[in-house]
Amino acid sequence: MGETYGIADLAKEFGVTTRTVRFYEDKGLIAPAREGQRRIYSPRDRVRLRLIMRGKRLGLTLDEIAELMDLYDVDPSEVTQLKQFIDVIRDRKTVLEGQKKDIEETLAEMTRLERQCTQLLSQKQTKK
Amino acid sequence: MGETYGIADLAKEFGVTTRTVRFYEDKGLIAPAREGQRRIYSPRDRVRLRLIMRGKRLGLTLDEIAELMDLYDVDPSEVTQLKQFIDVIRDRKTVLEGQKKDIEETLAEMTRLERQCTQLLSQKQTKK
DNA sequence: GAGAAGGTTTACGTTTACGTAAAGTAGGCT
DNA sequence: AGCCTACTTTACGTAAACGTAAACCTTCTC
Repeated sequence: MGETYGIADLAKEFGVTTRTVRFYEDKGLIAPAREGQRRIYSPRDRVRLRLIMRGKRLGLTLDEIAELMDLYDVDPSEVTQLKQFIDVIRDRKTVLEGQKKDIEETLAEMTRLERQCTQLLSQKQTKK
Repeated sequence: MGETYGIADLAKEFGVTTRTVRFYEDKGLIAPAREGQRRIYSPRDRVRLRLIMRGKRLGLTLDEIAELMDLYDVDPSEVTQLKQFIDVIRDRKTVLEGQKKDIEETLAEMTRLERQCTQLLSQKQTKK
C-alpha cells in the first residue's frame, strides 16, 4: 500500500479549505477512496489536485479542468476517438499558445514600465 | 479630432455584447465621452478594451485588470509612490512568470500526448 | 407622423466557485 | 463516561460577470 492522506493534509498542502476539496469531488474532479465515511486520498488523487490548481492558475473553469484531465484518462481503443482526441489536444495547444503570447506581451510591458520607473527614481535621487 | 466609435462597433470588434461594454464602464474600466446620452468611444477607450480582453484571456478578474490598467496611468511625482509602484510591478511579473511556466508545462504535456496519439494512430493504420 | 433601428437606464435572474453555519458521527484521551 | 478533535452531510449565502427583459429616448426613413 502506498501513501495516503486525509482531507486536511491535502487542503493544507494546496492552500485551500476542506470545503474546496469536497467541492471538487462533487464536481467529479477527484474520487477518493472511503474508509467508513471518511475520505482517503491516494498519491494519484494528489496529482489530480495539483493539476486542478495549475488549471486554476491558468484561469480555467472547473469544467474545463475536468475536460483536460479526461484527456489523460482516455483509452486508445477506437481510431475515431483517437482522431477526435488529437483535435481536442490541438485546440488546447492553440489556446495555450495564445495565452503564452499574451503573457509575454504583458511581461514585456511590465519590464518596460519597471525600467522607466527605476530610471526616474535614480534621477530624483541624484538631484537631491 | 480622431476616430470615434459607437458602442455596437466596439462590442462587435471584440466579440462581446453592448451590455458587457456598459458593464465595464460601471466598473470604472472605461469612461467614454457622451454626446447627449449616447456613448462615444475614442481610440484610447478602444485600447483599454483591448487590454481588458487580454486580461480576461489571462484569467484575471475585472478588479485585477483595473489595478493593472491603473499602472499605466500613474504619475511619477512622489518618490514613495514610485517605489510602491515598482513593487507592484515586480509582484505582477512574478505571477506572470509563474503562469508562463504553468503554460509551458501544460504545453509540453499536450505535445507528448499528441505524439503518443499520432503514433498509436499510425500503428493502427499500418496494421490494416 | 409612424415605425423601425439603435441607444439608454433600471433591475431582476443566472452561473461558477466556493464560504459558512448547523447538526450529526466516530475515534482518542483522561 | 465525558469531552475534544477531526470528519461528515445538508443547505443556505455570496461575489463576480454578465444575460435578459422592460420601458423609455432619439433619429432616420418612408
